[in-house]
Amino acid sequence: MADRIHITTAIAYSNGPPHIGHAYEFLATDTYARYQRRKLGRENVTFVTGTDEHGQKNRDAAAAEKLSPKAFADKISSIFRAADAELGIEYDYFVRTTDPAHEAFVQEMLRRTHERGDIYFKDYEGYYCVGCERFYTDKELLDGNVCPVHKKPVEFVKEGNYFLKLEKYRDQIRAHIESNADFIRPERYRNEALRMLDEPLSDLSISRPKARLDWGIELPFDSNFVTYVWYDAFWAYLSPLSPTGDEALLKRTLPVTEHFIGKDILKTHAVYWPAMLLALGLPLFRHLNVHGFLNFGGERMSKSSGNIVDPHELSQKYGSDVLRYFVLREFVYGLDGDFTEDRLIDRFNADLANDIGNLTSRVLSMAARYFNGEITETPGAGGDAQDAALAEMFTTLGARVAPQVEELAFNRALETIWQVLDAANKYIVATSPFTLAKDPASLPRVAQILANLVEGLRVIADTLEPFMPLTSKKILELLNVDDKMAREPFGKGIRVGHRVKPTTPIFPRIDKKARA
RNA sequence: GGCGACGUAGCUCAGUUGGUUAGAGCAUGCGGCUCAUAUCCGCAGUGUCGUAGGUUCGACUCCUACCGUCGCCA
Repeated sequence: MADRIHITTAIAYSNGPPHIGHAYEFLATDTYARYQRRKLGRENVTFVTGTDEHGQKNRDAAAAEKLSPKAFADKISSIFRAADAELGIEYDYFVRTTDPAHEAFVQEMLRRTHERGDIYFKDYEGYYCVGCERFYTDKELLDGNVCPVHKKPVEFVKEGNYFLKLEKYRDQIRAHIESNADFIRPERYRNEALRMLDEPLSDLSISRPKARLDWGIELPFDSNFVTYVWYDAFWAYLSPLSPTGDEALLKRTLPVTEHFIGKDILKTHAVYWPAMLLALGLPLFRHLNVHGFLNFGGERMSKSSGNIVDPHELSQKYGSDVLRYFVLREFVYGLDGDFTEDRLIDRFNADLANDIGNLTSRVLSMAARYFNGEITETPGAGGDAQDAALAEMFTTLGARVAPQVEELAFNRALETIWQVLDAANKYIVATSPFTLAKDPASLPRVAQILANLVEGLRVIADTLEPFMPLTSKKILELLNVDDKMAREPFGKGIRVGHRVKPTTPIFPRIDKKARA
């Protein structure tokens, strides 16, 4: 079987516009997807993102703006699409849970699960939190009637609902997590998930009576109910691939599925979602990749404290690649991080302006000054120890970055690339082409050094593509390299006779003092 | 309350299964170069490795308690 991979972000709950946390998840996932496309071929990668538009909170948010739920969802969904475009998120499918095809898919899954016997009806009464869209037991509530999450009084609700058998699958899910060490990664979240499975699970209510909430997908076996928003949303990961719910396709896809989610929705993805799949006799996904939160200046971002970082604003101000670089380089996937604009600027100056920007600039500048931009020696052919050491760095770069991306260690992957940038800067100082150039007899050596550097820059730009697609493209354009040549290994790309373009600054340094 | 994680240079962090003088980047200071975006290169550091004990020939690395921060479950 040819290697194929299916990649998803969480389907964003569309009751408000995207914030930096969404952006972080999208960027990490997009980087992973771009890497996989390069490795497996574009046709073997599917990347799904989208918006989760049903449910009571969305309906209420719409009402607050005096819009119909659908009109409100249209608005929010389009904002998310625009954010994806602005951040360079290259998805294959943008699914909306209000898409008719998705709704049909969910109904098909409900029908099959019902037929298989894992959905049953039960009269129920209890305390319900609107914000959580779930029932609470007495002992979970604070002060008898206050939701522990939202700190607001819950409603006492008496109604019949359909339930999915969760407890039935608890042992099976736990066994799967235990025997697949990296099923949930990083490990800290695996341990949390296992603890959730230590105690018996209450079956999951997967319906809401239309009398109370009609903004959802109607149950195929009872038109008095719509399905619970979470049950609906999970299927968005798969519905775009097969509107009819082709079982063979689902069985092929799930084992190569990589979910990217935030730590706040660990339980739903580690417990509910696997149970939903097992109830249909479907295999489980390959990995649940859980990331942490981005705080701001040491404090948790929240609407109430007004410290929400707007990715659109940052993108406009610094460029989407700068935002991409910062969050991927500065934060460890899986751990919480602290976001401040000050640190972003420090990273910008130290890594982007001084390192990669300046290196590109000095190399192209010398190429133009001494050889009119023409490459007159074979790149990678230099014979001395310094040349060989540099060539080794460039030749092995891709192979060293690959496992780091596979492990979601984007920060270390970028560090690896930057070590090579450092090596290139040291190589320039050690070989001093600008000094040699003063003696005409040394020009062939100068040409060789520059050829090596230009070819190295090409490899760096290519390796950087998943992380910073626009910067990669910009450098390759300056090097006058097309897509095909870009992908060649070190020493096989640029040839004698090639011409590079005059330099222009890629990342002009930001003067913090002038800004303050 | 139960379980767990973390606490290493000014800052952000690495430190593999315990073993010679504890590392990197940024920031700081000094020196060098001049192709380059006041950029680049070299050198210099500083650290009671949270606290107090314990195991060991030897612990940042294992154990216990405590302090601090945080997370999950309740």
